[in-house]
Amino acid sequence: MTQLQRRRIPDAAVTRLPVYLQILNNLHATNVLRFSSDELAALAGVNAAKVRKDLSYLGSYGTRGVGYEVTYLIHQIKRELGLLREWNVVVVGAGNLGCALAKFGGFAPRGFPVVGIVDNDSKKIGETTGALTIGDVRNLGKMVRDLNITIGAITTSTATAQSAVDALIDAGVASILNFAPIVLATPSSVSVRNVDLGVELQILSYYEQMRTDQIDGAKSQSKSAAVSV
Amino acid sequence: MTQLQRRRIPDAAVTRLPVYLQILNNLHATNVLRFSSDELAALAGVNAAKVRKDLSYLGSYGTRGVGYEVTYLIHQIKRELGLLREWNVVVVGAGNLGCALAKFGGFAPRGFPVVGIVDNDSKKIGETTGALTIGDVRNLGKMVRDLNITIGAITTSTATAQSAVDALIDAGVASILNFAPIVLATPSSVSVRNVDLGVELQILSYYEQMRTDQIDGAKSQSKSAAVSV
DNA sequence: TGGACTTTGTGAAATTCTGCACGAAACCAT
DNA sequence: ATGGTTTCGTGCAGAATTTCACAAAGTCCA
Repeated sequence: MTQLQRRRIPDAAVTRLPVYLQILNNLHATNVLRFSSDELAALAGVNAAKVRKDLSYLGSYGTRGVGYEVTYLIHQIKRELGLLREWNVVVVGAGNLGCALAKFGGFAPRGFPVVGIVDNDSKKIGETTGALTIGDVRNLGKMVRDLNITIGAITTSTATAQSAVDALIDAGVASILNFAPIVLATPSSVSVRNVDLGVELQILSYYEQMRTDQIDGAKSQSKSAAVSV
Repeated sequence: MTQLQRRRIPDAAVTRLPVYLQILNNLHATNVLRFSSDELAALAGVNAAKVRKDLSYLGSYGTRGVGYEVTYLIHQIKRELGLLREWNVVVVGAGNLGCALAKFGGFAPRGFPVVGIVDNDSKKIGETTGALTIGDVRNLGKMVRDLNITIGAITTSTATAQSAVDALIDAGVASILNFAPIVLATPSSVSVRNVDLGVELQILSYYEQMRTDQIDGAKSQSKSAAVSV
């Protein structure tokens, strides 16, 4: 009973919490102390009731008639998302994108330091990129253990992406950020987030075509298509 | 009545069609002629019934007892997504990412040629990156008209992203691929797709923490968390 | 031809997500 | 104090999405 059972937050809400956090960090940077669900909703481009419901999954941290405290809410969202600690990242695939991620300093300050990069090409192994030396993908297991890595970013070619994810899973990594334009086969205990610009462009293409057709195609009455996120 | 009214495809299905298309292109490349919804479902990591329902939005293009024809389905998905034509892209923001996108040759073959890149920094304007010369963001309107641009990619700093999108919308661009970690304010007639690695990592963090808590936190019986897409 | 088998297409149920509406709780001014 | 105002938290209904389950429609082979 006293056992604090972690609430299970709906997936849809989980994807919005990082967005709220981003906005709250901005508010904090501009010395805003408090905000209402209406204000955050406007900034996030969503419904105010949705904001309140999403935040309520964290607990009852608002004050009726007043709103929410920026710094307190930032802390609560971070706690819930697991951002009070760091999660070490390894990049698999030392091509253009992989090296760019390794050099890019933007992840460490947000709690996701890139602590390793590996490749399967013996010509690349041993070279340095940024502050890191490219390791051998065959040593991934040891690297994951030694460096306490929990997240793997796959930046290999499409052809090697599946073996890359297999190696990561073998090494005990269960969170994958996949940049290869392919659907990875993974056990359901593994989380995968795909980043595929081609897919994003094609989705835009669909809605763009809808609009074009509507304008060209006479006066067929239908709602305009809009997407966000 | 004979008027072919464009079917409205549910948003959730629209986001999956590009994934199916990717897979079908791979099947085509390996000389596979036909596939069943079960096979595609396995490759896409989704439910077979969902595949059939998604494909049914395109029309009844399967054959019972047989399956779907790869090349025919590829054509139908392309038609529905508006990929039978090219959509020209302009990159706004000639920083590291913007220039990388301009140089990266991977979009043109998929139907999204990057035909322009602009910046607001007079020091950058006039320089060349890849095959393109960096233009002045103030000429965006003319550029969009002259080059028939329909999609804008925002690769500016967070601080200038909103003015960048305002400029794009002014210029008549209604499809935005946003790389800045900020929620853009846009009219509902504009489509926005956000690509934010920080958000993706934070979502992974949540599910990673769930797993960690479960292992650490004794034997509380609850289902394992899994995400895809 | 006919019967066994396969796989689609789709109603309908189940689940998840969204948004409204309103009571509850806090602040404020007098 | 007290009434007015603000804003949270949430029950509930409706919308969207997912999944099941099965009839329909085709293939295959003897």
